Amino acid sequence: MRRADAEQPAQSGAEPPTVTLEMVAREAGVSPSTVSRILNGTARVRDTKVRAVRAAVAKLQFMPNNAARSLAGGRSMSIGVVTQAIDSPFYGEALAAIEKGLLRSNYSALFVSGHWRESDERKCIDHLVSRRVDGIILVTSCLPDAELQRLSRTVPLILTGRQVEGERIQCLDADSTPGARLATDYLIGQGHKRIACIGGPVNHPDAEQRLDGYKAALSAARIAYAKQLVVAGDYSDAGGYAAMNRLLDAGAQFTAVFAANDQMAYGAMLALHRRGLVVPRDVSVVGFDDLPTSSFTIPPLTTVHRGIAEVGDSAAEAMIELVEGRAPRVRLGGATLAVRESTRPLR
Amino acid sequence: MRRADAEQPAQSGAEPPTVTLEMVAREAGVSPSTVSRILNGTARVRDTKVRAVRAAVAKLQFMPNNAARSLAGGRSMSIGVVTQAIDSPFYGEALAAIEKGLLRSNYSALFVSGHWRESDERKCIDHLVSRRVDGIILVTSCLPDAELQRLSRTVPLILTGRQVEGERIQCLDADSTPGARLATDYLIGQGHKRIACIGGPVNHPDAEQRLDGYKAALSAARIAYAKQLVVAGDYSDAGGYAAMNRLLDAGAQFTAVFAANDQMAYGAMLALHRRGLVVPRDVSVVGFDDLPTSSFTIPPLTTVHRGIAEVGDSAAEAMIELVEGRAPRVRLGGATLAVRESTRPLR
DNA sequence: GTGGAATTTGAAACCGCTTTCAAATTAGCC
DNA sequence: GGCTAATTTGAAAGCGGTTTCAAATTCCAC
Repeated sequence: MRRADAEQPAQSGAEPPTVTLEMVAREAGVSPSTVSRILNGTARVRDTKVRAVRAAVAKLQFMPNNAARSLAGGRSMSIGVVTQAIDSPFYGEALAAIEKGLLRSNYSALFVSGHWRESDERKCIDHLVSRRVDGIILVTSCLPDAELQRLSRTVPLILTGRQVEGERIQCLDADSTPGARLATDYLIGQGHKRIACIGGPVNHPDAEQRLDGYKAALSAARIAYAKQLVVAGDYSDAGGYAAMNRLLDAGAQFTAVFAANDQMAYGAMLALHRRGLVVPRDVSVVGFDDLPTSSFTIPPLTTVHRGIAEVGDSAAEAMIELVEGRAPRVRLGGATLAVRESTRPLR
Repeated sequence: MRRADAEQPAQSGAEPPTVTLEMVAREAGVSPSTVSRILNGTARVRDTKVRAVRAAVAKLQFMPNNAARSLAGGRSMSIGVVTQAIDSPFYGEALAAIEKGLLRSNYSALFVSGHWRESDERKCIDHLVSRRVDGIILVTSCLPDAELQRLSRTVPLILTGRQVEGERIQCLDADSTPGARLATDYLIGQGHKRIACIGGPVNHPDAEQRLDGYKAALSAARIAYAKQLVVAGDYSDAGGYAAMNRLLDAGAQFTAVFAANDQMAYGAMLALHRRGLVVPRDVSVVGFDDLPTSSFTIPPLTTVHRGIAEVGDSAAEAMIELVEGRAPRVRLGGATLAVRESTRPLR
């Protein structure tokens, strides 16, 4: 009776009485078990009853209570999604795809952000676990491998952007090395020899891959790696701006820059602009990620395209396969270069 | 016993046995009710027991099951958040703020996107309702007033960007008119007389406010409203690009443009650039929203700043007040103009 | 028709937590 | 120390579903 004591005895609002499965059963003249079976397709049921129940559901506008369902059934039909910053355009695109993919199978997504801090991320994950999510998708996690492996004993995991072994861990390791290589190769192919690099946060696996690709391209072209041409950023516009200024202030000589992500490329281009340097006339710039906005920067940015949406899509799909007990088969397209107007051949 | 039949009889993974409140009670030598009371602070409890229970919780690593909790308690501790596109930078910022605000009070957010389609939005909302969210925050909804009012009888609502009456509806109506007025006034103050306007989607309340502000400024300055200087966009970069091209193709004469949002301003600037027109030398451009990236466009964009994050913040706060039964007091700062480098005085 | 296998059903036992209600303690006071 | 009033506690009844288990039907071949 707890529920019945409406705060306002006989007020206007009149809390709509919650329709329960039992009411549907009564209305349709069958038992609750039967209704449940029909709703979930868990067993064959006489056709006449199916119809009666469907009618009752429609008439009463029945909506199963998810809490009850997940308590009884052991599954919450929701998936946790951990990102570092829900408001970055990069994650936005991935999240949109994940949301869509999950919703299609009637799962809902719980998005939380770790803000690149281990402690925050841990807190988020605890939150998700206590909500009994059926699985967690980690779009770039900051946590150490061992911790993720431990976590995977509680709940199945999908990881993007890194490779961790584990029974219930599935990695969508979109290795960034080839993409970075592609970008740098392109610059080299255009005749550039002094190519600067604005890298991601040091120690981050993905950032390291991007740097590796850059180095690999250089060495394949027998161009010496010059430490003074490489500077670390933090994946933000402001970081790219600052990084470019550091490069310029140090008097570094270069005709092209490879930025480890588009946002830093934006910042770098602005820094260049402020010094009166014109892209691509004086300096060619290549980014990484191909954010939607990158087609609209001035000039439009040449950048590595990897279908972020596609990654999100696969993550969602793989997660569903995983929780439904099937073996996820993951396919991920390779990276391509979207050549636009921020680069030009040298000479 | 349903649960006990592990799929893999005696496999490695060994599903960690779920710790229940009852186990904690046994461990601490008290009754489940007492544990519940301590965890929720619902009643005074002898201090020795409190300590014993805390110890047991820590030892067993107990995490309350949210489904059970919400089933028994009637509250799910989660809030639905409806946006139109989770991947737009505009929403991203708002969502980040909402997430943070809710998490602080231990609520979790369920984000869903309506994609500017009524049917999609309706589907999302049904989803949220069946998950028994304690409230729904609608960041710009497409649904008609009446429908929202009906919905509010089921669950309390917070609306941003519009004004709807209702017992359990709270509006954070950040009227956009003054902001648009501010932007246009500024342009006029700089000596511009022929000011074009790239509006939002027609029929959208918020878009209309932005147009109204533009018109108001014009008429206050006794500048005739010229229909051929106004064109509708769709709040996207591509839309702004196309809109500017339409303006230019029609031979419209103007020295400044007010774009109803930053993304359209980006597109417009690119279209200008492609025609060899330089911002702000040939045309001044003002945007609306002040997205994080707007400080890094070339040139950095002069735009109306309204603290999107602040709106998200207030929304979260108001929602919590609402569901906890207090009267939400909403404060919203006004709009300011972030003057940057995309505008210049005429003459 | 009839007997037995195959299907369809419903009753009842949970899932893990909150809350009521009454019993058991403890406190307060003469 | 004894009696009542105020606290602190535990037993038990839900919350709204799912699933087991056995009873009730239906089916089929003889």
